[in-house]
Formats: sequence, structure tokens, C-alpha cells
Amino acid sequence: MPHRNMPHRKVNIDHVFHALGDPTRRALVERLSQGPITVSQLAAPLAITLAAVVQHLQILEKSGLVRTEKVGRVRTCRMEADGFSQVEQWIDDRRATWECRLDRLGDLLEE
Amino acid sequence: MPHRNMPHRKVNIDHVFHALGDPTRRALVERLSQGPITVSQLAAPLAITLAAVVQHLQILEKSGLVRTEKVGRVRTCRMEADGFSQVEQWIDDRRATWECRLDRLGDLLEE
DNA sequence: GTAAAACTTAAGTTTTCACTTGACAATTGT
DNA sequence: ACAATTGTCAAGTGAAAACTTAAGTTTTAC
Repeated sequence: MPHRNMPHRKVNIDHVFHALGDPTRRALVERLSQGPITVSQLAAPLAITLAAVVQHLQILEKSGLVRTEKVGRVRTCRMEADGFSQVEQWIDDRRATWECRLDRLGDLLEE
Repeated sequence: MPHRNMPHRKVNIDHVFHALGDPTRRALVERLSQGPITVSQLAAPLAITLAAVVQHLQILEKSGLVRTEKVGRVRTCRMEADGFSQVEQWIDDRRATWECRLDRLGDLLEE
């Protein structure tokens, strides 16, 4: 059931990591972090076709990192900063486990 | 040209993101965050061959996320928490740009 | 009303990637 | 000594992923 303040799309951590695994998509995200922009403008500086960019955008959108909206014949893309939080959460979880282990090790050495 | 505060070990952000893009490798990292472990022990719970695990480990090692050391016939793997910092740095950079943009927008609306 | 602009979609190609197999090397236990 | 354990290496397979091409749709500009 849809919630009022729920992100439109479920943010799957697998999809986010997969999306960020490709350098071209990271370049798109870097450009999008500067502000919303159309598909053509996104594609312009890249050495690949517009169709390829659209495919990357679909993956980014499915991951929840990017949201797009079409007005007239122009589709505008913008970043959805929430997607990053998932990655940071995952990293923090790993680090917590890691540091907890180091703490226990430290306690052991103190005895 | 080499920089003063540049990590000697070439930690390439591309390699790190690529390494984390695969679910099996993330599973390995999750296990490794609990503490050092041998290659065989890492492979045991997985439904793939040991050779495949070794290949994943090579990618993780090249990314700087994992360090391994062989003693006798046993290779022990441990996490290298620094690799995560690269990812967090990249995310923070994007977010900074993004929020800076929102700030400028806010300033504009206040006028 | 027609042409250009800005995508969209589907199908095909090429490349990358994860994984296996099987042979091999080094170390350890008996 | 020899057998089992632990890992390494190279080559091959199949599937996924990235990319292209080409034809089609919708919107806008003249």
C-alpha cells in the first residue's frame, strides 16, 4: 500500500549497487547531481548513442537513484538522493560489524 | 604527477564500484566484515566452486577492499576498511554538489 | 501542413563477466 | 613416502550486459 511520504519506487540495494557499478552510469549521476537535465543534454558529451543513454537511464530509474518526467517531447531527469542512503547504510553496517570485532579484540588484549 | 596525500596503493574508484556491483562479492565482504577467514571457509557456504571464489577475491583485492596473505598452504583474507571511504567520498561529493544546488535555489526563492 | 526535434522501441551484435572444468603446485598429516 | 588438504592456473562455456542500428511516435517550430 502506498504511503504518503514513501519513495515512489522501492529502492533495492542490489539494483543500486548494480547501477553504480557501471562507469557510464556514474558519469550520468555526476552530471545529474549538478541539477536536472534532459536526455539529449545528458547524451551530448558522451561517445555513445542516445538510445544507449536511455537504456542506462532506465536502469538508474529502476534503482531509484534517478527520477524522470516527460513534458511534451522532452524528458527531464533528476537525481533522487535517497538512493545513496541505501549504499551508505550498507557500508555503515559492514563497518559496524568490523569495528565491533576490533573492539572485542581490544577488550581481550586488555585482560 | 603523484600527490602528497594520495594513497600509495592505487585504490581506483572504478574498481571499487565494480567490485561491489556483484552480489556474490558483496556477500564475501559481508562475511569478511565479521573477521578474517580462509579461502575455503569463505567458499564453503556458497554454491559456487572454490576457483570462482578465488576469482572474486582477486577482483576484491585489486579494488583494495580486501587484503590476503598466504601462510603455508592457507590464504587468509581480511577486509581493508579504507576501500569503503572511497565510495563514501564519491557519494558525499555528489550530495554536496546536489545540496549546494538546492541551497542556491533556496536563496533565489528568498529574494 | 510539413519538417525537425526529442525521444521510444525492438532487434541484432559484440563484449564482458561469472562460472566450471581439469590439470597442477605446495603444504601438511600419518 | 604418500595421501589428503588447500589453493593456483588456464582454457572454455554460456549468459548477461552494453551498445548499435533502424524504424516509429509524439511534440514543436516554421
